[in-house]
Parts: sequence; structure tokens; C-alpha cells
Amino acid sequence: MKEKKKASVRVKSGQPDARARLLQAGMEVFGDFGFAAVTTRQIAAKAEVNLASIPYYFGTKEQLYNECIAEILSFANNRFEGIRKNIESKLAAAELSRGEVVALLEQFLQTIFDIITNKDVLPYTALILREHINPSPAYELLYDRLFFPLHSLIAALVARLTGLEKESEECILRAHVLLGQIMGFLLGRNFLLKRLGMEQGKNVQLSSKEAVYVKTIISEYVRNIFYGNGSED
Amino acid sequence: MKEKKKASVRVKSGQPDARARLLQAGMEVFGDFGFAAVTTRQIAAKAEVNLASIPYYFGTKEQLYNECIAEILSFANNRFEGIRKNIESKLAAAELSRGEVVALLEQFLQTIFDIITNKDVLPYTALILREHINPSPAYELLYDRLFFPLHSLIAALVARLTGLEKESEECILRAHVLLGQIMGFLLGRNFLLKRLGMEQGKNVQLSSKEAVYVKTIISEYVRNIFYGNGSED
DNA sequence: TTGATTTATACATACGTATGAATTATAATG
DNA sequence: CATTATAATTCATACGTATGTATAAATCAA
Repeated sequence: MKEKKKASVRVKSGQPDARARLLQAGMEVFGDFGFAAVTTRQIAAKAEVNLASIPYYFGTKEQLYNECIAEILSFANNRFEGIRKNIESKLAAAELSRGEVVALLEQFLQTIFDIITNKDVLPYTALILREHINPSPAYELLYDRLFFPLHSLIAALVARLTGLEKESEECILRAHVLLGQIMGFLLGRNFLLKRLGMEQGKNVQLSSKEAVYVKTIISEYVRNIFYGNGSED
Repeated sequence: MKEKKKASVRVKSGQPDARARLLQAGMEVFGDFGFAAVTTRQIAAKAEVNLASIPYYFGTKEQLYNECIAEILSFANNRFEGIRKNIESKLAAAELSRGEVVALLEQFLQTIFDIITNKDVLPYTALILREHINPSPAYELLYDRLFFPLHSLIAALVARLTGLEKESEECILRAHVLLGQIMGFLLGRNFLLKRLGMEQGKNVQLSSKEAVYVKTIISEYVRNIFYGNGSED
């Protein structure tokens, strides 16, 4: 009856299947308008599936939302996995010079910048921004599996550079200020496009020239902050 | 008939009048849940006025929303007016040392931090964050009268410190990175409270000890970025 | 032919807004 | 100061539409 089964490896010819289409459409419109503002009919129309496919595959609108969050988590973890493991392993292996740790921090922040400003992650980031302002029950998951791990890895780098305890208040706050330098490009995306006189919209992103600017600026700032502006690495 | 008149200086005894109550309630729930997610019945209930007072005083839900934005702009401009005029006048008067400009920048960022992290501006900031993610027609107003003036004042200070053209791309991006250090405390408010093990909620804000930490960190970072960490002002 | 999926349609509820009567406050009059 | 007239505000209720979800028939693939 109501119970949706996962189907016996049935692959729709040509088009992605209804379930995946609903997930994709859901992420985009939930990000654009927020959970409550989105109607099930709107999602179904965007996914080009019948309205009843939502109860069929997901049960309720809320369960569809939760699946969207799970999808985002999986996507984000794929993107961040490489850099995170790289930094964690280097931190675990002893004996890094101050300059090496600073370089790791630079590299991490630059990578985060690249990931979050890529235009194909826009539907995901909008949802994530919304969860920050107005957390749903799914927020816990995002916190545990995405926000906390990234934030605490920055804190670990800051701890190495300052001698602070990794989970101390001051270390967390210092990490937060650093991460803010990047997150301003997530939250302030529309603003910045307007400020730079660029067309706004979902298929726009900073040009590669500007992206290089920003990453250079961030590296410079990080080096000055932790290394003194008298020395280059 | 439908035309609402502003009433001849009629003051309701005790309670603020219905119009002001609706504005206040509207700002809070629009901030909490977003325009579309909020129902007129919810606003009326929170304001403790009759549902029909919304069409009576504002016409439509959207016009009520626009008035809320106008209220926020007025509030924000009051709060920022002092520091902005102060900095503008000092910049206009010639001959500032590098240290003096850095000090102005520190002071400005610290003041913005104080304003946006004060818990009594929470209903306003939530709405502002939403407008960044999902701009309404009212966004133009916010941009022109609030976001742009603040951003461009930071850019002006950066221009003084770097020799860059005030409205050059690089100067704007440098200003944006600096402002991001602060905006992370707006967007990341819930996250940070959780990260620090604090109770989350609307009546919570960073303790004054933590606020002092952050402002110290920001000043230190700004000095290092622009001044070299070998010198104190 | 069997089970999975898609479809059209239906349902109860909640929405934004409208309406006109009831109530209150202000101003005018005696 | 009391009384009335008038405008401003509040109220309960109603209307058409849109919502999330349910249902059962129709269609499709194995």
C-alpha cells in the first residue's frame, strides 16, 4: 500500500528515475524558497513527475526534505574528503614547521572557497545557509557531519600555530574569524555580484580572475596573521 | 472604506497600538520563518490584534513586509550613523597616519560586531540574512541604504591602506574578506553557540568575555594584515 | 501475470483577503 | 460637563483558492 519499496534495480530509460528527480528538484526549490514556502506541486512540476510520486517515494514533504539534506551531506563529504584527510594525516605525522602549518591553513581555506563558490553547488549552499538561520531537525546531522568537522579542523590548525588548546574558547573563536573570511562569499554571494556590477543569477559565479584574487588575498592575510608580514614562506 | 488613515494623534492607553504591534510581530516571525512560511493569522496572534487589522493598516501581507524592512533600515541607520559619520569626517580631513587608519578600521569592525551580536537586534538580523539568500523586491532598498554604505566605507579604509582605487575590484574583494570576519558571527550565530556548548535560543548572546575576545582577535588580525605584526600602534 | 510505478481525482484543512456590523475614541454642541 | 455626531478601529465571519496527503484505477516492466 503506502509502503514504498526501493524497487528491484529498475533503471528508467533515458531520464533519471522519479525518485532522483524529486530529490534534485527538492534541493533546488527548498534552497531557493525554504521548506514551508515550497509546495509539493511545485516540486513535482519541477521534477516533471506526478504529484503522488512524493508520498509514494518519500511519504511526506518533510521526509523528502530530510533526504535532500542527506544527499547534500553525501555530496559535501565527497568534496571535502580529500583535503580533510590530507590535512589530518599531515597533522598526525609529527614535526611540521610553522610555515608548513600556515601553508596547510591557506590551502584548506582556498579549497573551501573553491568548493563553496562553484556555481554547481548553489542549490546545496542555499539550503545550508537556511539551516544556519532557521535550523530544522536535520540541523543536528549537518552540524555533526559537516560544520563541526570542518570548523574543528581549522581550530586544530590554529591550535598548532598559537599553542592554544584545540577546543579552547579562544581557539574556536580564532578559527571562526578565519572561516568567516570565506563564508562571506557564501552568504554575500548576491551582494558581491551586485557590488561588482555583475549580473546576478544562478548561473553566475565569480570569474576565475576574481577567484584567484580572493585566494591570493586570503593567503596573504593568513600569512600576515600567523606569520608576520615580514616573511614570505 | 479600505483607505487607512493615520489617525489624529490617538494614543492607546498602556499597550502600543495595533499598527506598531503588527510591525514588531511581523519582523520577528518573518525573520524566524521567512515571508511565505508566515501566515497572517500567525502575525495577528503574535501581535494580539485581530486578523483584519492587517488589511486595515497595511493592505496586504507583502506591504506589511515592506514596512518591516523600512523599520529595520531606520533602526540600522540609527545604530550605524554615529560611527559612520565619525569615520567619514576623519577620512575627509586630510593627513592620517597609517596607524590612525588601521585604528579606524579596527574600531569600525568592532562596532559592527557589537551591533550585530547584540541579542535585541536578532529579529532584524534574521530578516537581513534571509534577504541575502533570497532577495525580495525590498532587497534594493537594503542594498542601497545599508549594505552598500557600510561595505564601501570599509573599502574606503582599505583603499587608504593599500593605495588601491576605492572602487576597484581588488579593493572591494579585500574589504569583503575583512567584513566576512564579522559576518561569520551573524550567519554562524546558532552554530557558534552550539560549538561553544552554550544554550541556543533567542535570548542568548555571546558573553561579554567572549565578545571582548573576538574584538581583540579582530583587532590583532587587522593590525597584522595591514601593519605587520612586528609593530603595535 | 505479477508487482512496481504512474496517473487522475478527491478530501479536509489552512491560506490571504474581504465585508459589514459592533465598538471605541475624538470632536462638536448645548 | 453631559450629550450627541462622526470618524477610527476592532471584530466575527465568509469566500474562493491552494495546500498536503490519500485513494484507487491505469499503465508499465519483468
